Amino acid sequence: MPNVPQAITVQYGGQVLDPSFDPIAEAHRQWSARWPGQADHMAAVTSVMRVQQLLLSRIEDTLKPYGLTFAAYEALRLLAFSRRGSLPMGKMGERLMVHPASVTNAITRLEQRALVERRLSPDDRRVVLATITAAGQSLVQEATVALNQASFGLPGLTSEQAADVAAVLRGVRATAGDLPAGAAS
Amino acid sequence: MPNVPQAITVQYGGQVLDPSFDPIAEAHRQWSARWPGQADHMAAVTSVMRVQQLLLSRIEDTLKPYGLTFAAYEALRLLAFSRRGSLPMGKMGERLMVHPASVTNAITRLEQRALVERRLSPDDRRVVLATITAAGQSLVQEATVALNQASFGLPGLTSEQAADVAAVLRGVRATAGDLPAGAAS
DNA sequence: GGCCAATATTTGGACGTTAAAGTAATGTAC
DNA sequence: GTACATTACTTTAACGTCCAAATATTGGCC
Repeated sequence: MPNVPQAITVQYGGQVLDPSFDPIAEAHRQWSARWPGQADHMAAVTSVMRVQQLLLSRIEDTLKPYGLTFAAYEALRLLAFSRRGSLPMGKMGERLMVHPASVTNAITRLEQRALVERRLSPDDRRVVLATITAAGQSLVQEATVALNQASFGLPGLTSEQAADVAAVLRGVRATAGDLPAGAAS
Repeated sequence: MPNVPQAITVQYGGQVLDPSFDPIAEAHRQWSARWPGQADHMAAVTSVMRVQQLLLSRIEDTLKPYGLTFAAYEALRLLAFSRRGSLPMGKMGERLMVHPASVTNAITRLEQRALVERRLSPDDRRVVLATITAAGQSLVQEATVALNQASFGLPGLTSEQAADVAAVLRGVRATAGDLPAGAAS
């Protein structure tokens, strides 16, 4: 039996989603009926969570051929950008804005694949310097090309639109105290 | 020795962040110098990741007194909104936009705390109905009041600003094919 | 020199997510 | 009525995040 006007479906999260229904819009309706003053805040937060999930999924698809997760990619990229190709673990946590334990975790995995090496700092023996290897350099270079070609999961947006997204979210970060004191608005 | 003009610090991720430095702005600079065409896309994506992290952190702080994570709260809230206080596991995954395994995980934990019960559907014995208990109802009610009072982690934003955030991200969702076909822009 | 608070990293535990594989139950087709 | 594909849920495994509690090393301070 041929399938009549079958609805187009969006794949995500291991299931097929009903394209005629938007869970976020539905939640906003529910909220408006009970706590109207906070409905927009709820929708904003839920939207951030959803978009994060979508983008992460697309990015990890792009990185999969290189055997990298997004977290691993970011760590590698940070090291590749650094002058000497190495940084203290703690510094990496600050730059990547993640917990020190997350850095330990990521570097351990990268080290097992010989993309990064751990070295003790000669200046301060408490410090561990993560150092990118030649293999790491070339892998991150390839992965970066792929991500750029995929526009980081946002191929449908122009640079202006992408800049808008960043600008609006910069406003959110500002109200959350996440920006330097004298940051331009 | 009294501390002279000490920089104000933002706590996050288990460490103190340098307030005079914005990692996202720095990454944008690095990108502009090498792949200028994609710098805004990169910054947009990184901003989404960062804001998601900030909001999740604030929300979970708010929920902590109730012993709920955000994932647990969302599952409970969804059931509380439903007509009969119960939904099939699969339906919950669709509405929450998460993988079925995540639902199994969340419901198992809620069930152990007697906030939810599992019942086999009388109609289809493959189906498991998650049902919110009276205890679950009152807990989610309290938690919702707390989240609304905290404006879902966005107390600094007006409703209009929050609506802007949601609108901009709705645009992103649209280009990603995450919205119903005939969704109003 | 010796004590002690701060700093840097790791370890272990709790949860979240996904993908892939396994187990039932349903339903359809022959 | 019997085989087979589909559907629903759970299980397992790999990673990610975080926090809190070790472990080392440094660096004042007396």
